[in-house]
Amino acid sequence: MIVEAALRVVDREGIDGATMRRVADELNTGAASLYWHVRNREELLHLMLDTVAGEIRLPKPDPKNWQVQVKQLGREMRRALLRHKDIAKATMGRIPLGPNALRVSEWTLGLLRAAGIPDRTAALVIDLFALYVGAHATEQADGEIPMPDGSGGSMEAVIEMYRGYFRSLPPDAFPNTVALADVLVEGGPDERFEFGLDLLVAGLAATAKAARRKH
Amino acid sequence: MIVEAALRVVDREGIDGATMRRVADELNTGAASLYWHVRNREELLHLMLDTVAGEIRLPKPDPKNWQVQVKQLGREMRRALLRHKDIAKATMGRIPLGPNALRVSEWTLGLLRAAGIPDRTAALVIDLFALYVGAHATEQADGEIPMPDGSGGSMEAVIEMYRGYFRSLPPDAFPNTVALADVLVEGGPDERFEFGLDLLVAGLAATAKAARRKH
DNA sequence: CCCATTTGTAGAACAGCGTTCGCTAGACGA
DNA sequence: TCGTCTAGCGAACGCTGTTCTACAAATGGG
Repeated sequence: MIVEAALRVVDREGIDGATMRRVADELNTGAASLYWHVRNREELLHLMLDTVAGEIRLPKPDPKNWQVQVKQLGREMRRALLRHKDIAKATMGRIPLGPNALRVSEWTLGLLRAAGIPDRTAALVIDLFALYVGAHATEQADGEIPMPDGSGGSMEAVIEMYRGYFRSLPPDAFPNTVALADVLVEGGPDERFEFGLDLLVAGLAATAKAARRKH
Repeated sequence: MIVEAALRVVDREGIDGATMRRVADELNTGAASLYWHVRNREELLHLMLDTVAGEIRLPKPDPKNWQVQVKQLGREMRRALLRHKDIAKATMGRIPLGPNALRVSEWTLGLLRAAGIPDRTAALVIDLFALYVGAHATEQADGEIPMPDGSGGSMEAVIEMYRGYFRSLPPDAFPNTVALADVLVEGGPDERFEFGLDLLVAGLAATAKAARRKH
């Protein structure tokens, strides 16, 4: 109940807006009352993250198509995170191990092992995968983007400012940056996410093949 | 001057301890005085990050050995971040584009382009790379690790608790997690970082080769 | 039936945060 | 000497997570 209320606040005002007082307001109660059900805000964050992990749909494992399924899992994780504004911020530096998160990693371990990927590699890769999806979703968190001069702006405004900035640089000191000014700011979050996904899976496939050749 | 003082505070007390009042104390002045030199804390964070980026040493680009050099860059970035406690936290969600950060991306762009990697790929990969290193260093940030129950503990204590937790799970519902309990918690931060580095570079090499075959 | 224990709700307060306002100086050129 | 610019800073505002203490309602056993 309290976790659902907290998530509702996050959906509306973002993770930083989900203060103890605001969550309490959502329940028409006082902030101090929350501490009866929850040790502190940290625990509430973990509970929220596990609830989000529960929204991740897992297909029946198909080891022959493990590369496709791993990518699908990545998209599904990202979707679950982005559905709740910038809750991805909360994943950074936290290791969620609630029942729902556990269910996801169990599924992934099973898929990778059945695909013939070494245990050690599988263990390392599930962490790496969560790291990537969480970090990417954090970066993409909509809303104000903090700029170097301390101000903030929308995604589009920031991109346009950066394009001009790149172009205005001295070409002798930054030849590549100037030359690629347009390329550097082009490509939306979806495309960038898919790129990282492809890279990870390609790398995993390459090392897996190398490991299999060894035995 | 003010940036150096802020970094000194971060080294001592971590990024969350680097409040405006504490930084001001470090300079034997008042918190309000900082706002004469800096628009807000956000700008100070950007300045600190760029200073850290200035500590990254870049070798002469050697396109023939680009895979080795990309990995070396990753290690160097990580080293620079970890030298300042948990300052990596501040990289998340921020796009640092100060002169020092720009110098690093310019160097990387030059290396990748000379190695025959397509412009678009190079542009995407430098972001991905910064994302990975920043996220990993954030995860590894020493000090207290927030636990699911809201408490915190040292790295070793948390690992040991998780190992026992994995082992205690019902084996019929979580066969892989139980079976790999030891493997899941084994491997230090260095090894995990190298694993991700290998994966990324392997994936990049694979897609670069595929792109080259196309033309 | 009554009383003690548990379960739960809150107001008030504490220490700390980023930031702003308004008031001081000192330096510097005209 | 008079303004103007640079710089510093105490006090305050509104916010934060958290704790303390008091209070009410329900629950269960003798």
